[in-house]
Amino acid sequence: MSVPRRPRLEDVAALAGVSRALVSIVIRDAPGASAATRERVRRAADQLGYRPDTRARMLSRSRTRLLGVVFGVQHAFHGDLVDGLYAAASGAGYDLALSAVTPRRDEDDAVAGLLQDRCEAMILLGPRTPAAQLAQLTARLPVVVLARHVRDRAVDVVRTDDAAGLHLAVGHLASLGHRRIAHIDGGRAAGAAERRRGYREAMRHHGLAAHEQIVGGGLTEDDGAAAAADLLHGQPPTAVTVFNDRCATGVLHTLRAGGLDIPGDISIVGFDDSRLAQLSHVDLTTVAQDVDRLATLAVGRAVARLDGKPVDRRELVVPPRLVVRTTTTEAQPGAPTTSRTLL
Amino acid sequence: MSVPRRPRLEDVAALAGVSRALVSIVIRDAPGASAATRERVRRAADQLGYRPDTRARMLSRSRTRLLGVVFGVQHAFHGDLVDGLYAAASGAGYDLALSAVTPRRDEDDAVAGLLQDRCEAMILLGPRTPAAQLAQLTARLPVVVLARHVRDRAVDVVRTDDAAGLHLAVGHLASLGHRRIAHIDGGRAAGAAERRRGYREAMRHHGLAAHEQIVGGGLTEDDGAAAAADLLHGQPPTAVTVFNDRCATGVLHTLRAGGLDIPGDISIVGFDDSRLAQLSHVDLTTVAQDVDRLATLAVGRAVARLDGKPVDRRELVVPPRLVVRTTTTEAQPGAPTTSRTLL
DNA sequence: TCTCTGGTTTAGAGCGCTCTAGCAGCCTGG
DNA sequence: CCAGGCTGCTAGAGCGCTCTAAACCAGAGA
Repeated sequence: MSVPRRPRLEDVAALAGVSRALVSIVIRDAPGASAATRERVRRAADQLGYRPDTRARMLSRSRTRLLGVVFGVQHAFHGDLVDGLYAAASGAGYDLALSAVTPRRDEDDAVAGLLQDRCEAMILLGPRTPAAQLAQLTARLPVVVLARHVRDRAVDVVRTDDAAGLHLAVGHLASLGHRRIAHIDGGRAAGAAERRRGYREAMRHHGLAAHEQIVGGGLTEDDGAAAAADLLHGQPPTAVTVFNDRCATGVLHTLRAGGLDIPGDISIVGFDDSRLAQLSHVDLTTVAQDVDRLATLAVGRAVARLDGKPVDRRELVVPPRLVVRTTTTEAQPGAPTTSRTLL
Repeated sequence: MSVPRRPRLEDVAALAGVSRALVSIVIRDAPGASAATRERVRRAADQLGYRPDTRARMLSRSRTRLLGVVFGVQHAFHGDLVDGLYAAASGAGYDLALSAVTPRRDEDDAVAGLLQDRCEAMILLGPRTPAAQLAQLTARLPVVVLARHVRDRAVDVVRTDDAAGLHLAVGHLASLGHRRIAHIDGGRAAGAAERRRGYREAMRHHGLAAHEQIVGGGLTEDDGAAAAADLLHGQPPTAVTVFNDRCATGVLHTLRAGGLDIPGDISIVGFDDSRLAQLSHVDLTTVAQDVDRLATLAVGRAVARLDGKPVDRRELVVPPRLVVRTTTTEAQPGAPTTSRTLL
């Protein structure tokens, strides 16, 4: 039996009794065809179940209208961003090509995969790639770094005002009467340095410089768990701001498992407002990043570069917003919970 | 200034002083060129920084060597599977085209996106799409459903033996002396029915039919949290098997927040052994799915269909494995924790 | 009647690659 | 010396689409 080859432009043209070019015009909704012909061609296309071949289309058009996205398959927050990016891209008439960073597939692999796909620009979510390498990539195609600060002037950046986020967090805690507020940081993760800086500034601003305490953390739940264990060894603070929600949930659950009451004994503030923070059993007070705005700006910037439009500021900074849930409360007037160890 | 056009096959050919066809041969590592020429061409290609154009290559080749993957950006376990799929696909000489299901992008959107990309086959992770629709899709291209049971004989399936997994879970708990073992189910989620069935069978097998208790759950942490709240209202069981790890963590943290000791008061067994279960502060006893094997089989099946090889069994079932961590322990000899309510 | 216009349609040249046929050489054996 | 079989290479026809330039064909105006 003969395989029923997928219908081509030519088949539709033959059926409708017109030229290939005209069918192309109709399919693309391009100007230059009469209403009657349009109707006839469209009917023929439907009848054959014609669908244009993207490969051929891309080859012929100079543009692919494809935006590459590198994201961490592990990060809940990246998932949220991807959702926003899909929406923003389709709004701008672009498609997304996803490339995941997984335990066995690093950022370089992910980027290489996208380069093969001939996407026109690339959006990298919180990349760990060194700035120099990013700059080099920018020479090949427009690159937008999302959710990370990059000094190099060659690279476009869209990010949340991380420092401002920590001002919000610390301010919130200070207004609840907390003084011994610690920060569990993100180490070398994207945004960590900025948030650390914001924490320090805010503590000073509230006259709490003496209580500054930065605990080594990281970006995963396990990093948070480890940091929480550390906290319990010394004299624990009455509140902590944490690098991100993932890490914060690790802190939360570990402290609870250690017998502490959250927020009674310790208040916790996360960062991101990812899905994680919104879970009913986590219900984390956190600094929300404006996902849709970040996504829209990132796509917009990529498109602007592609269109060769002049770009005013290289770095677009989006203000964060504090979302108060149930992991923060007023500082207890009594003596703070004394030091104790886990188990 | 003129834009430096990306080098084409022709440019390399000109530089090396040979024909386009020969360059193509060398680039593809195809037979039919002398070692000396190979070397010369490769040098020319390097010099120009030549990279083949995937679009043109795909158009010209009948094959795209592209496998579409539909996954839920929210599901930690899907992330694990994607990691495995990347590895398996590259081993088989295929590339992956990811298409995410997000809150605003449903499965139909994801599938439609992939069809545009001209992938040769599709791998769907725990799809919710009705069987009839899947069968219809199969008429267009090979479809492998991963991690879900599908009755329709047209659709290829690779999945874990869900029922056996619950036999393992219940058996483990029974051997620890538990009798009142409840099951928090996954509702209409992929695999839920099978796991429910396995639970029932296992309970009967251990003479615990009288203690059967199925609690409505779901596949998210919040579903688990809600189910846990339910549990606390009646006389809580001494152990629960939970549909998946996500749901189980919801159960775990909610019960702990409710003042129960896990595993002292209630033992918990999850399903998947996703990253989530392995977190230090969760450390969940769970039924592990063999991710790499599932991924390899799924890719293998897709490739077999593409190669037109005869396929022995439509459904490939992978045995699960019990991973004992810290959320299960022996049933307490004394009276079970009495009923209490949250808060 | 002829030209001019503007909308409609088409021929045909790519886009950058793959792949089949076929053409030079050279070697072997008759 | 030539038939036959190599290996190494190339010409050229696609793959299915887009897009430019040119042809066509009314109807309007000269």
